Amino acid sequence: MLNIEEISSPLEPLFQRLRLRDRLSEAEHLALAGAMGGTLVVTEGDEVVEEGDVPSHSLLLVDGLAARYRVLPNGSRQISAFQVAGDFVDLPSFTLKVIDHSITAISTCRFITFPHKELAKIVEDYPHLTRLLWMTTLLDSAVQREWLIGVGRRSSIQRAAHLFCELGLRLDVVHKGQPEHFGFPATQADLADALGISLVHSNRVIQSLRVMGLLEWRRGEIVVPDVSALHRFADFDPTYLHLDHHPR
Amino acid sequence: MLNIEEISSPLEPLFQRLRLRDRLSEAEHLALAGAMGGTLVVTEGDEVVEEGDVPSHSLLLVDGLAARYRVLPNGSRQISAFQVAGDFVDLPSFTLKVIDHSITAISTCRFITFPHKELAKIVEDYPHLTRLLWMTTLLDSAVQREWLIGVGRRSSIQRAAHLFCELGLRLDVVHKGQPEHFGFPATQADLADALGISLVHSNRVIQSLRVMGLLEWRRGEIVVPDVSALHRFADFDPTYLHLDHHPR
DNA sequence: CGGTGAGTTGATGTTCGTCAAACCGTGTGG
DNA sequence: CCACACGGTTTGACGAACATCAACTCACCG
Repeated sequence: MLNIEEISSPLEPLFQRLRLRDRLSEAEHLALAGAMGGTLVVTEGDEVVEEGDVPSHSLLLVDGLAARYRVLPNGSRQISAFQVAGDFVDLPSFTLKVIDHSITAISTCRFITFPHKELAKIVEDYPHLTRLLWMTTLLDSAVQREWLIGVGRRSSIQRAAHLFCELGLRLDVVHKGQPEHFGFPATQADLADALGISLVHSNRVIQSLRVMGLLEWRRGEIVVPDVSALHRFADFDPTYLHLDHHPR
Repeated sequence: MLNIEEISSPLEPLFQRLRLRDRLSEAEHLALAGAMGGTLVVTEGDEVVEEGDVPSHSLLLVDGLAARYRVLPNGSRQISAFQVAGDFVDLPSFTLKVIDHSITAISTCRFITFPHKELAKIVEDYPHLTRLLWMTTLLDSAVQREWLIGVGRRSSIQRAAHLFCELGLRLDVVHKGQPEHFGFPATQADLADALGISLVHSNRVIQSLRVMGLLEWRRGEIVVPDVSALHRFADFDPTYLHLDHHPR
C-alpha cells in the first residue's frame, strides 16, 4: 500500500496550493504522484525553457524562484511572473504546445516533470482534478492580470510594495515563507524587469520603501516590519489570489 | 438527426477559433451546442459581470466588443483585455468561482450562456474538448501576458500599434474583420485605459499614428493602410496568438 | 590584487500626466 | 428652426515620474 506522506513529499507544495482551494481526495493525490516523471535541477541563471520550445512534459517547481519573461527586439526584458514552489511553470504547454516566453532560474530550481501523456490520462480519468489543474493556470493568469493592472495604473513604488505583499502570501501558502519574512533571491535588475522600470529607478524605489520603514532587503531576504502597513500602502487586496476554499 | 450548420450558427465564432487550432469532431460540435443555455444581450456601456460575482454559468461572446477591467481605489481604470466574438469571457469563473474583475460592454454585446453544470459534463465526457476549452483560457492568458510586456517595455505608440495588429488578426480568425479594416467601437478614453496612459496622451498617440500614415480611425472603424508597415513599426510577432494547428 | 557583479548616487533629458479650455457633431426640447 | 447640452475629441501649458548616461563604492573571488 502506498503511503501518501512518503511518496508525496516533493509534491507537498502543489498539494498545499490545491488543498487550500478545494478538497483533494486520496485518489487524486495518488493520481498526481503517479503522473510524476523525473526531477530536473536548473542552476541559478540558467534557462528552464525557451521561447519556441515544444516540450513533451510540464514542469512543477518544487524549490527555488523562477521567472517567466520575454526579451524584446530592442533588448529590454519584461518579467511577466515569478514562480514559486507549487507552481506549474509550464502547464500551459500541455494545451498550447508552443512556448511563447522563456523561463529562467532566479535561484537554483528543482522541478518535477510531468509527461503530457500522463497529464492526458488525468484529464481522461479525473475530471475534478482536471478542473483543479485548469484552475492553477487560471490562478497564474489572475496574478498576471494584477501585474498588468499595476504596471498600467499604479506608481512604481506601489507596484513594488504590491509585489512584496503578493509574494509573502503566495510563499506562505506553500510554507516557504511568511508575509513578514521570506527569501527573495533576485537582484534589483530582476526587480526592475518585473516592475517595468529601469535598474536605477528600481534602486530608488527600494530605498524609498526602506526609508518609509516598509521594507528591509538584505542578502536575498525580505523583511516586512509591518505587514498591514505595507498592505495599506500598496492598496493590496488579496481577492485576486483566490485563497478561499470552494468546491470546484 | 441534428444538423450542425443549423444549430451552431451563434457558436460559429467559437468553432472557428477552435478549429483553427485543432480538429473538432462532430460529437464535440454537438456537445458544445448541447451545453448552450440562453442568450444574453448587454447594451453598450452596461456591465456584463462585476467583481465579486459568483456566476453559475459562463458567457460566450458571439457579437460585439467587451472589455475586462478593474477600477483601483484611486479611481483609475485599467482594461486588461478586449473580448471579441468567439471569446469565452467568463470561463475562468467555472473553476475560479469568484470573479476578480469586471466586464463591460464597449458596444452592445450578445452572449450565449453555458451553465457550469453543463461544462462539468463536458469535462466528464470529452477530454479532448476539455483540453480545447482549457486552451482558450490560456490563449486569453497569452494575450494578457503580451499586454503586460507591452505596458512594461514598449512605448505607448508602439503599444497602440501592437494592439491594432492584434485585434485585426483576432477578428480575422472569427470573420468579424480583417487586419486592414475592422470595427473598433471604443472611445479614446477606453483606449487610454487599455494602454495604461491618460486620455490626453491617447489622443496624441492616435494622432501620431495617423500622421505616420499607419492608421485611420473614424466612427468606430479602423483602417490600416499598410498592415506590414504597422507590424514592423509595432515589432509585432503573432506567435503569442497561437494561430497554428496542432493536435492538443 | 585585479576583476566582476551588485548596489548606489548625481545630473540631465524625455515621456507622459494633469489641468484647463476649446471644439465639434449629434440629439433634444422650446 | 434655433438654442443648448452632452459626449467625444483636440489643443496648449506646465510639472512629475521615470529613463539614460556616467561614475563610484563595496563585497567577493580567483
